[in-house]
Amino acid sequence: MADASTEFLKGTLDLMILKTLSWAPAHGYGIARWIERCTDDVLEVEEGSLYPALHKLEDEGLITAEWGITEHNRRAKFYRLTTVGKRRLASSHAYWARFAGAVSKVLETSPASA
Amino acid sequence: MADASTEFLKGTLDLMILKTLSWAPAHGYGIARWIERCTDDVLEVEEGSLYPALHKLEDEGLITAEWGITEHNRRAKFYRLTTVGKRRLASSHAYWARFAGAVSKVLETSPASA
DNA sequence: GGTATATACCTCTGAGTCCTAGGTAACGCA
DNA sequence: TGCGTTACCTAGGACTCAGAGGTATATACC
Repeated sequence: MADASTEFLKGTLDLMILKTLSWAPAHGYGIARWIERCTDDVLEVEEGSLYPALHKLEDEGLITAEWGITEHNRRAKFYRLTTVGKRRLASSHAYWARFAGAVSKVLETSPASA
Repeated sequence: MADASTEFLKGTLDLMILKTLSWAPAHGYGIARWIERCTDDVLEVEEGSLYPALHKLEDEGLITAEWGITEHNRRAKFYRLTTVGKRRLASSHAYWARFAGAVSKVLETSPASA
């Protein structure tokens, strides 16, 4: 339970990683910073969640990794979306829309419509 | 991971239970059926998730329980939102809006705005 | 040359959530 | 009597996330 800031994350981290990689290959650190910046720090991506998620997505064949050098001249593992990953992104994105819409319905439906 | 149908639920079950009870007291079975009907079965509420969640919310003092008789003339435990529960509902609802908005931003922002 | 900061990677472990699978019981109807 | 529905419950395992810790290198500053 704890505080609200981590309450709802389940599953969406994978989805956001996939989405971020759909634009261009990126390394873990960069993915985290991008998501945080993009959401004005509403979403904070912890490394203890990020790296296991990345490894899991790689094991599932949704992304592939390759060592490279960053613009800061540092060694980093660049992840790239696979074809399977693109398909998963599309289906997960669609399901997220359905899911979020359903939750909104519950949160906004008035008792009268029961 | 598994299938998409249970992918995103974390935390939102509590929120939806709280919201359902904000209209009127209800029993577990009724809450589950209402959420499913309200979302056209997009969200399926499993009993193995529902009852533990209800007990947890009760332990936290967000809802209180009382035995009664349903319209079907059966014994059932009716749950009612407490004052603390109402406050929690308000803050969780607000955070859900922030969270869902942030996820949408990631899913819809184009690479150009990076 | 030494140190701090930022960049970049990783894993272990605990806490928490959800589901599967099982069980109990009573009502109404055929 | 048996069946379907309503209504409750828990034990166990799978999984996810976060906190805390660790490694290493480039650059900037002193």
